[in-house]
Amino acid sequence: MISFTEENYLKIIYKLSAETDNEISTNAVAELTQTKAASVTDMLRKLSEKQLVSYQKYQGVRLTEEGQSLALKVIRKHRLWEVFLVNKLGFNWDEVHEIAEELEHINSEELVQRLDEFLGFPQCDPHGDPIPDCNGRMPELGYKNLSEIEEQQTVIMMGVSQHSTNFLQYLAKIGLNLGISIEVVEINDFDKSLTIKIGGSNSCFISYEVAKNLLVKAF
Amino acid sequence: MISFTEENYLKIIYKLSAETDNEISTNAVAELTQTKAASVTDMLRKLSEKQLVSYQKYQGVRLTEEGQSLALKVIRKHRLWEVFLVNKLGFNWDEVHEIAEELEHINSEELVQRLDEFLGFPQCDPHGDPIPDCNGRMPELGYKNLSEIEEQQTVIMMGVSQHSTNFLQYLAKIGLNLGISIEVVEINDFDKSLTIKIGGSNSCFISYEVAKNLLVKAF
DNA sequence: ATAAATTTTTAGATTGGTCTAAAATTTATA
DNA sequence: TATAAATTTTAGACCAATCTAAAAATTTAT
Repeated sequence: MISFTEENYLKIIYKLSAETDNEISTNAVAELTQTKAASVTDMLRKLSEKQLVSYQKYQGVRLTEEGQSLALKVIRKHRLWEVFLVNKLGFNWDEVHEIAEELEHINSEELVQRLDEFLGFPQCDPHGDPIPDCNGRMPELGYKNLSEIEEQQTVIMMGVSQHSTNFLQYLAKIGLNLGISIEVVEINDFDKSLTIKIGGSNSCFISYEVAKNLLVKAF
Repeated sequence: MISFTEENYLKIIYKLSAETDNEISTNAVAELTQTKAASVTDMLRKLSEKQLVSYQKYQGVRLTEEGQSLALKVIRKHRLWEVFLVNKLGFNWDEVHEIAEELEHINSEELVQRLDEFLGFPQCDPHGDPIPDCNGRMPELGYKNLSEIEEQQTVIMMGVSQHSTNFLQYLAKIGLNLGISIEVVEINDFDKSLTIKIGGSNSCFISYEVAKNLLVKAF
């Protein structure tokens, strides 16, 4: 049996692994789990004994096949519940993360399968993140970051790669909703900030930092 | 903050309290929590410090106002989730208890309120148990046990007061579904067993023990 | 190549929830 | 009502997850 806490560690290691091919450092895990490095070391040893990660001390950590499969199951549940909360219960996309952090640990294969069906087998969650299928495969959605789009091109807002309430509320304020069109009017040379036109009407100025966290697809 | 485990103790003390006006014994709690009496003693002391129960050693335990209010919130969540699982996800009523035992601990007032609304403010769960409202009031449904009904009377099957999978599957087998009519054809004098007619057609013989656990209302 | 800085691990303690075995208390019975 | 039986509590231990402080290893910089 795998505990609530162990599931959280696996999920976090998975997310860190998505950004690099290297081993994940103890400190990086500590930061995301909101614990101290010493606690992480203990847990990594335990997960290693359970064969969920491969870990050599001082050398960082990596998920095993089995560890990755478990991590993906948790992420699948998290994202399906987010869809439920937004599409069925009418929550805003900036309100659902915390609740889904709890719901993702409910244990029942049958429940997940029926929930998936009830929601109409969604491909991605309310933030545009892909939902792994029951075999742990991530659908390839082919989204790009807005920061990679060239001047004059128009794209559609599909999601975000940063989920903080702050950020999501900022997007709401400037009218950057899912599905809206974004025209890249101008890219500022020295700081890569952008002038964009949202939904064909109001112009708006955003930083490179923001653009990097927006997922878009070509029109 | 109140833990998962503490919530379970409160819920169990509440359920035991419903059957008596006396203090609840340590052993009774131990049996339902599936722990040992020594563990219960520890927990009762803790709950007592938190003012959730009143407890004198060797004298049993009783919920305080606050403890009861928390217990009712857990029960409310449990029953609402059961309605969700049956009405929205298509589970059978004998499959939902375990899953609801996990879901009942999800912490979000907002979630409970929206779920209640999404389900159409149900009055009772799939087993016929009343769902406390958000202020902790139990709706008065006025159901009786089938064992109290007299010969020749016809009633409607509204619920059960025992939730074991065994029992529920037995009911399914003899066709005793929620909402069906039950005519008490004959009551056997010496063991109080009954001959009943289910749904106006097939006759059937049930024990007093079973009749005691069936909730019915007058036609 | 070595010293300094940083990262990581170890050692030892703490907290929550549980256990067993033994002691204390209450209840039942002869 | 004295004693036996049952119940409940205490004492002491364990496990999971965490912490702090100190030691060890690695990385970086001189």
